[in-house]
Amino acid sequence: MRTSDYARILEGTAHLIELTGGNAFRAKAFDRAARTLRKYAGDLDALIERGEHVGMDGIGTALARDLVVIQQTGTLPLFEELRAQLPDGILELVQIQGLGPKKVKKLYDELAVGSLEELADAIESNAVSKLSGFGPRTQDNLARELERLQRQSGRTPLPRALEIAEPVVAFLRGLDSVEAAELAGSARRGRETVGDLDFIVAATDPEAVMQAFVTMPDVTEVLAHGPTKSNVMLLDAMSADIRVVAPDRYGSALHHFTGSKDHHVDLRSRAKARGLRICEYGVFNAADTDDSNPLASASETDVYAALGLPFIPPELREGGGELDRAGRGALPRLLELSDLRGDMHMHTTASDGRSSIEEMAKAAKALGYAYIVITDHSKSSVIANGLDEERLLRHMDAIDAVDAAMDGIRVLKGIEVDILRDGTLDLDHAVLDRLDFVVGSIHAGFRMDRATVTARLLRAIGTGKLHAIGHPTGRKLGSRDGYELDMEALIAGCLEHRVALEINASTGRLDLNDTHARMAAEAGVPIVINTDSHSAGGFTQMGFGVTIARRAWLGPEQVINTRPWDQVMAALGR
DNA sequence: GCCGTTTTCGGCCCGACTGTTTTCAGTCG
Repeated sequence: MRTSDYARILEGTAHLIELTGGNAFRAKAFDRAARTLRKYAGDLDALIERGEHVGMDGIGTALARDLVVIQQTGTLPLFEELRAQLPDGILELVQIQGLGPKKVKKLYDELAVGSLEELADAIESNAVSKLSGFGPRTQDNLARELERLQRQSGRTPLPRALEIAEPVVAFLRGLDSVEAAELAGSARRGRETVGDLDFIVAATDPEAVMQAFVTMPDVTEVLAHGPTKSNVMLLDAMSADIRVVAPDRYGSALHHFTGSKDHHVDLRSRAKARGLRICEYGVFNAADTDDSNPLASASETDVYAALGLPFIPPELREGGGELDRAGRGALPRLLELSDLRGDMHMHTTASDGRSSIEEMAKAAKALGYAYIVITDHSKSSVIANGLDEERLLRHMDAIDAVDAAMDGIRVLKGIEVDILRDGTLDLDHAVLDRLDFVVGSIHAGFRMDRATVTARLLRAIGTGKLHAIGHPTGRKLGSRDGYELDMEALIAGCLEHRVALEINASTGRLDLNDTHARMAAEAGVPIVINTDSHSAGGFTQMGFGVTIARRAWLGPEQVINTRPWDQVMAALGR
C-alpha cells in the first residue's frame, strides 16, 4: 500500500464521521493522523510492518491498530461501515468551498444530493435556495464554485503563484497608509504548490486599503469584503485573502496567517503550558481575556521571543519538530542563495539550449558564480539533439576555449548522460572519464514499475561514472507524476557510491521535493542544487531550489555547490 | 481518538465573515 492510500482512508473516515453526526473531535483525530502520514517521506508500509509507526504524531493505540488492519485488508471496517450509509459521491461535496459537513448533510437529508452532478441538478431546479439555512446567495456561490471546479482543479505550482502574487504585494506597498505588506500563507513557507494567496498589510487606514484591493485590475471577482478582511479571485486563477491590521499588530498577524496549521497547533500548546494565549492579535496572558494588551505583537521575532523561542524561518513552520529544535537552540543555519558558488547542470545550443556556452558563462559570472558546468544532453535524447561521443569531444574543446577566454569564472566540462532502460549509460565510459562532472538522468521509459526503475538507477550509480543523479524522480510539477521509486534504496546506493542527488530548481520540476531532499541529506547523501537552465535567463530559477533546500532543513555544508570548485570532489568523498 | 510541567479525565485554537436570520450557525483558515 502506498502512503497516500493509508492517508486517503483515514481522511475519508474523518469526513464520514462528521457527515454522520459523529464526534467532531474523533473526526479531527483521524484527520490529524492522515496529515502526519502524508508528511512521512519514508517507506510507510515497512514502518508499519516493523511496528514503528506507534508513537507518530496523533497516532495512539487505536489508530496504530487501524493502520495494521489497513495494511492487511486494504481498508478499515469503520470506513466501510460509514461509507455504506452514504453515496460515494458525497466525499466530493465536502471539497467544495462553502460546503462543510453540516450543509452537505442537509443537502443529502432533504434533497438526496449525494454527488457533484446531483448538486448541479438541485441548483438548476432552484431547490437549494429553498432549504432553511441556505438561500439565493448561497445557491449562487455554490453554482460558481461548481463551475470553477470544472474549469480548473487543485493547487497552483509555487512559481506561478508567485508570479500572480508579487505584483499585488508591490501594489499594496505603494498605497498611502500602508507601512508594510507581505505575502503570507503556504507561498511564504515555500510549499511547492499553493492553494490560495494570503496578503497581510499593516496600515493606518484599513478601509482605504481594502477598497483599493478589491478594485485592483487583476481582481475578477469579489467573494467577501469586510472592514479588515476580504477575499477575491485573481485573474480567474487563484483565490486571495487579505487582512489589514494596525502596524503594532503586524508581526502577530503575519505569523498567524503564515501558518502552518500544524505549527500553530504545536505553538498554542506550548503557549498554554506557559500560561499564555496566542492569536492573530498577539501573545497574551491566558487570564487576560481582552486583546488590548499584548505581551508581543509587533514583529514575528517578538512573538517567538515571548514563547521563549528564537525566530523560526517560515520554511520550517510545518509542525515537523521545529519547536523542539528551536527550544533547544538547535535550529540549523539554513542555506541562502548567496551561499551558492556554482551551477552544475545546464544546456547550450549544442543540444536543446537557446544560449551559447559564452552567453551562459557571462550570465553566470554576472550573478557572481565562481564556476559552471556545461551539461548538454547525450545522444539517446534525439529530440533534444543530444551529443554522441564525437560531437561531445568537439564540444569539450569549445568549452575549454570559452574557459580560457573568461576571467573570474571557471567553465567546466560535463554532460547530462541518459540512463538507458537497462541502467547502462548512453556514452562510452572512456569519454565520460575525461569530463569534470557527469549528471545521470532518466528521460525515457517512465512506465516502469518501482522495482525496475530502482534497479535501473542503482545500476547506473554502480558504474562509478556518475557524480550526480539529475531530477531524480522525473516528475513534472502539475503535469506528470514521475516514476515510482524506492527512495530509501536510491539513497543507500548514492551513499555507497558517493553520488549526489540533485534538487532540480527549474520551475517545471522542483525535483527532488522537500521531503525527499530532507530524507537524503539526513542520511548523509550530498545534495547539489541546479537550475537545468536552457537559456542564460534560466539561472533566476535557483531561488526555488534554495527554497526546497530550506524546507528540507539543509545548511550550506550539505550542498556541494556551496564549495569552491577544487573542493567539490572532496565534498563528494572522492 | 489523542494527550498530559494542568490533567489518566476532560479538554481539544479562535476570530472574521457570510447569509440567513431577527440573534446566530456554519465555514474557513
